[in-house]
Amino acid sequence: MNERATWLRTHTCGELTLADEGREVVLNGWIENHRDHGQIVFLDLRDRYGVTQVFADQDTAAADDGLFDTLSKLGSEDVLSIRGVVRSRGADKVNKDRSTGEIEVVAHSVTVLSEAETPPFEIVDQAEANEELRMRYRYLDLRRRPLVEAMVKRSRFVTAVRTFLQDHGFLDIETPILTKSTPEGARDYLVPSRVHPGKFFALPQSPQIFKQLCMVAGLDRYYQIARCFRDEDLRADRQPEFTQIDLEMSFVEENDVLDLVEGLVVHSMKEGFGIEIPRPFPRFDFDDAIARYGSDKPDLRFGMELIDCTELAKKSDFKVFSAAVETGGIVKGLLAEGAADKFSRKQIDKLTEFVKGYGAKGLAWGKVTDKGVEGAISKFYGGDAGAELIARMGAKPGDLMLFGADSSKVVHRALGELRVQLGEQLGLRDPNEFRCCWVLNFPMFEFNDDKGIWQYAHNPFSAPVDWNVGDFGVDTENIRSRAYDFVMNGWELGSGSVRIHKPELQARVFDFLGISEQEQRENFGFVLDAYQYGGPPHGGIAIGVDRMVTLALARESIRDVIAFPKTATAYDLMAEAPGGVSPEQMAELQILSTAKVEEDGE
RNA sequence: GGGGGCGUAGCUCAAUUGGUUAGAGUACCGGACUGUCGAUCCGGUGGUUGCGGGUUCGAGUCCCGUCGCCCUCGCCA
Repeated sequence: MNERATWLRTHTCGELTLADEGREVVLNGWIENHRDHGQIVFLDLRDRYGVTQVFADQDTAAADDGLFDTLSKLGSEDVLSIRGVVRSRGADKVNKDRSTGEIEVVAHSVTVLSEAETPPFEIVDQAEANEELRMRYRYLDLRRRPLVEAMVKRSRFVTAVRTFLQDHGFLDIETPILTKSTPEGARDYLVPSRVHPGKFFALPQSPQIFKQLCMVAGLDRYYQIARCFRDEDLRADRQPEFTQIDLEMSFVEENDVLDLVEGLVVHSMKEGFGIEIPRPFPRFDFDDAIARYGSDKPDLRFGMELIDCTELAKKSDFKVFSAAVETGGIVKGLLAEGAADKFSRKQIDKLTEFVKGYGAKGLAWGKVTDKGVEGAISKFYGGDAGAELIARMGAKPGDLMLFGADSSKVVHRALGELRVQLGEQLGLRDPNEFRCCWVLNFPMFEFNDDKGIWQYAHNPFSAPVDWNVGDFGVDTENIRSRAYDFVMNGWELGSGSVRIHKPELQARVFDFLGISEQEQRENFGFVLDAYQYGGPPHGGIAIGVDRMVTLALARESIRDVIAFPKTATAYDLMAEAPGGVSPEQMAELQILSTAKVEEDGE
């Protein structure tokens, strides 16, 4: 053997136990901590698998003259190979926080594999440095155990997904990353073509069209752990590139897809994170979800459903209520049980500001006492009216009632968000609980107020619920599509539908949306053509991996489960991407930039 | 594009109404120490207060602009 063999590890830093006592081992890893007591030294050696304590004193150093000198020079994050013997620490010295806490490795020799500069921040489990710095040095942040855990479990999760889908007859099929821009949907990331001057590829917002063409091809069951790209502004749960479990199945209806996905979710959450999820997932009609939770992604970990008080409000002396009803609006209430003394006037003002952020003009409220309603609306709800309201709300003394009065859209939006906010503030959302559900029968079309036109609400390939729907222009807002969302703990994790597989129907949808035949040809010509040659009935879904892993690990942001994330301005602080390109590169692509940039075109 | 928060030592933070030489913890460097595991003890280095301008006798602090990060509304079929 060559030199390598002398330092090559025999074990990782996470696997030695009392069972290995007396064994000669070689460990490789980074110095996490260094405790020098003069005649005796402790090192914590870290790798992906764990941390093992290394021990050295005068006696052990006898085997290697340089050992003590070397150890005294060592600093944080130096990379070492340690050769030594596993020894029991003794009962009084066990470190219970580590799997290797019962043993230590008595060092006989050490090889410095790499010396490290002092890192710009301390690599400890509880991050102290700010995220900006940690993103710039992501390779250091990734040494921290919470990040390692995220990477390990994410990998396990994705593997479980693949195993499940392979076992259910799905084929892992790659679709193009360089594809075609379409005017609909999110903004595309574009890639200029050198060979076709003036033409551009787009990065896929999802493999939607290609997976449907896989169905036309007869591949029957497709899946892909697919990277998707959307050039829109970021959020804690949104990155410009993200990962989806994308799948599509032929000769199926809703139940087939939903059943399969439930199995997939239960299996992979268990395998990846050890999380048990009860089946079946409850199913909500879109309208019911909105009516009961004010949201199309209800968090089912707590109740506090919206209570309709419109009938009561109609006859109220309270102008805010009666006026809302008279102008075609609604009045709904939220009941925060036992919360009356948890919210001061000031705190309720804050809730009012909160709902104003979602378009509400205000927030009516009352506290329930033995004597009736107290607070802002008490003037209008004394006596019988108050008793009636309390009965309608199902309230009891000590409860806080909150009301929204406005158009249906505003009330549901504001109270839906308020419900989640209250659930958080009152501690009703158990972070260890995972409640999934389906939301079905979404509106097919949405009216765009700005543009004054109807647009599709989900995606243009979703089939209408009524297969024989004649004229989309009649009662348009009540046409439902065979689309479904997969929701977990108030997060939309997946979205899919049964697709249109008949070209005439697809053409009618495009016609109704005002997409001319010419535009249809230009953007979707090959898709429309494909369906002329026999497309099977099919449907599918795409599930957000980043969001699902974030939820499972109870992290704040999807950045916490992505190895190399970008900032809120879609910038990679580590790679410094995007960056400039040379004039030669631009010239080759026959591209000029109109951007006013002072920095040199490096 | 709009709103909000933050920016002071390598890192995390402090600094009274605008007032002396901008401090602490940690990291780092040096020393001591034979059972630590956030080791401990002693000593030390370390600052363009994000950047640019303005007001003032005097600015970390006030004003204007700008840059960066985070949250959020719009946006995200």
